[in-house]
Amino acid sequence: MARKLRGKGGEKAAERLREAGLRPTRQRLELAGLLFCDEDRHLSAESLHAEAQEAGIKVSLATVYNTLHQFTNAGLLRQVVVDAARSYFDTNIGDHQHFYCEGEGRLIDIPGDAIAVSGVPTPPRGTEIDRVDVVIRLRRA
Amino acid sequence: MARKLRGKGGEKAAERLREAGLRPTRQRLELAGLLFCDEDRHLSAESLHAEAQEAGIKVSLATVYNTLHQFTNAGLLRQVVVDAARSYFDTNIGDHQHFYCEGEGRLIDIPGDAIAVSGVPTPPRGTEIDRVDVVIRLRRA
DNA sequence: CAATAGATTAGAACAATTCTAAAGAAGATT
DNA sequence: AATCTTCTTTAGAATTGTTCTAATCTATTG
Ligand SMILES: [Mn+2]
Ligand SMILES: [Mn+2]
Ligand SMILES: [Zn+2]
Ligand SMILES: [Zn+2]
Repeated sequence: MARKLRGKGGEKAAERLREAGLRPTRQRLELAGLLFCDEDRHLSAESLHAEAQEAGIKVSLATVYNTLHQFTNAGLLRQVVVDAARSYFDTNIGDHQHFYCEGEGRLIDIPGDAIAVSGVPTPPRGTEIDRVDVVIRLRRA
Repeated sequence: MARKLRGKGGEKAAERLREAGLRPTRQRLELAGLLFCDEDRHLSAESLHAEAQEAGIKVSLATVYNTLHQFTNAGLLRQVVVDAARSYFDTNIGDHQHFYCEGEGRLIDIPGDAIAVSGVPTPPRGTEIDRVDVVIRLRRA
């Protein structure tokens, strides 16, 4: 089982985790496999857990939460707040913004160089800008 | 008790609720008194409930939630999503954006005519833009 | 191989929110 | 005013997303 994750891609993923100060455990490697497989993704803890189950990966929901937060702290993921009920994690950590389909709970990336925010006032003294988030909420036409 | 809310400001507030299709009940009038008293405000259900208690207003938390949602549906309030753990309601329903102090959970208005978002791509077919939210997250300098 | 530090897990706990169903109040109809 | 109907309030239970606990397990180091 662990064997299949060694060599080639597996070892590279393991190295990536080690560099982030995280032990390359079976669960982390398998979740990383789902997360960083191909395209950029937006997913909730519950949806990743469900997907892992379907893929036959044995991992608890607590570990999914732990892993998502650890990856986020390590800069491998970023968290997106668009819905008060659920948080989303984004595999695209580059500069970009989002469309959000309220109904379906779906996020769509907008490239950071496509969109611009101008006229931001000086932040209150004692604070500085951490980041600027733009969410474009969509409804059915 | 209800007497004190009649006449002058009380009747105007009652009329406003009736126009919104809401019965001007004691709880709604008293909460409206807190919400639309003077300046624009950003508050959570819990914080409004606490404030009502301190003011000696007898109202349940369930009613605070009901009222906030009813006022929001009636267009008297708007909901702001900046923190996955808590939702905020905003008495400023005009076009504007926000600074958000992560640490303190405080929202600060940015006038809508001060800030501009350009380069928004065409939304996916079958959808249209409901609104554009900008949240500028602040950290201690 | 130990030994050790760190990771995983089931299930309990939590916080924010919503639901339920019973009692109360507002507006309409006599 | 008395009544009727509809909407509102409420306490408490329930639900949801998430975090915590503490026992077990595993990756890494010597
Ligand atoms: Mn919740
Ligand atoms: Mn929550
Ligand atoms: Zn994204
Ligand atoms: Zn505001």
